[in-house]
Amino acid sequence: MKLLDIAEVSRQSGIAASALRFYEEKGLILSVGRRGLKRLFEPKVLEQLGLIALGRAAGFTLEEITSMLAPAGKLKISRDRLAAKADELDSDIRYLIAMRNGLRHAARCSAPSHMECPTFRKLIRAAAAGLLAPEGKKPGARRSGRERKS
Amino acid sequence: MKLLDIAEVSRQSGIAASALRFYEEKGLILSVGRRGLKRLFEPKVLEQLGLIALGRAAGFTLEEITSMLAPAGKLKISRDRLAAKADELDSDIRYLIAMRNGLRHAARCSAPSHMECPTFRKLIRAAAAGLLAPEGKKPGARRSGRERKS
DNA sequence: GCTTGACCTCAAGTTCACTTGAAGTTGTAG
DNA sequence: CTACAACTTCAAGTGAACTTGAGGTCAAGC
Repeated sequence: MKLLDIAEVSRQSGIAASALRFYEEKGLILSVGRRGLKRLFEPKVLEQLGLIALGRAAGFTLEEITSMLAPAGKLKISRDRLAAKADELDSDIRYLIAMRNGLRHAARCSAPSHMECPTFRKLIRAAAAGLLAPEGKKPGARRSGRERKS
Repeated sequence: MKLLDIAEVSRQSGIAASALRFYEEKGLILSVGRRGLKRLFEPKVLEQLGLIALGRAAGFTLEEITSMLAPAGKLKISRDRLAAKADELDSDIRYLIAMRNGLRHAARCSAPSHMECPTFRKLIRAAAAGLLAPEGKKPGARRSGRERKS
């Protein structure tokens, strides 16, 4: 089993080396040794990183993800937890669909100004209400799509 | 036309007074005078705040929203811009739906461990790819649902 | 044996949208 | 008149997830 250095892991995963170091510091991934100063990773870290990406995409924080990763690099996610997150996504999706439909309407609405369009005004009220109404959610970064420098 | 003080605006809009001051500082809203030190707002600021909430819900930053508000407190949003944001939401929605379906499956999948479920593994690959593939997006706070202290 | 460049550590900085805290001012109730 | 609650300003802090910078180390190639 050949080990990968951080540059290789970064290249194959598309995650910046600084982020990999950060993940290791946080306990999300593990390096298995050093060559000189340089970290070495097992190839399975790539699968682990995929898992982390999935967690992030689903809206879990890194801390939550950490708690789902068992020491040995395997995962221990309860099915309940997954179902709960799916429900959460469902409500996000419904909200976004309402927004999208509203925006779509406003974009092609014939009212002279948006403020005169009843659908748009309804949207505004929905948004204002949405700020308070739906079950509390933290900012959660969705689909960061970080692009790397070089 | 009776003017509202900041406490009243806060109460009616559900937005913290500190946030209202912050919005004013940023040029998103305007106070029309003072009684003593205290800011006074026109009632239409409430509609303005709804507009801001809508923009935030659609994923615009405060800066972008500022650029859509014409000086007089009316808006100047191009229909193209709305349509573009609707398209963006659409792609977000598709992505979230894929995630939700995957999570839903994993939650009731009969594989002994998630890592042995092919659907889950496919999800992981999708998430890992999603980090690089889809058109770049900034973290954007979605559905903050800030709750107020008191 | 020396240079080079890729890595290392650690602290501090970034972004966004606010919040919090300290210290000051003011209209109003008593 | 005085106390007080409710506002005010301004600076600094928050949290998430990293990035950036300064200064250091090391294996490999010439």
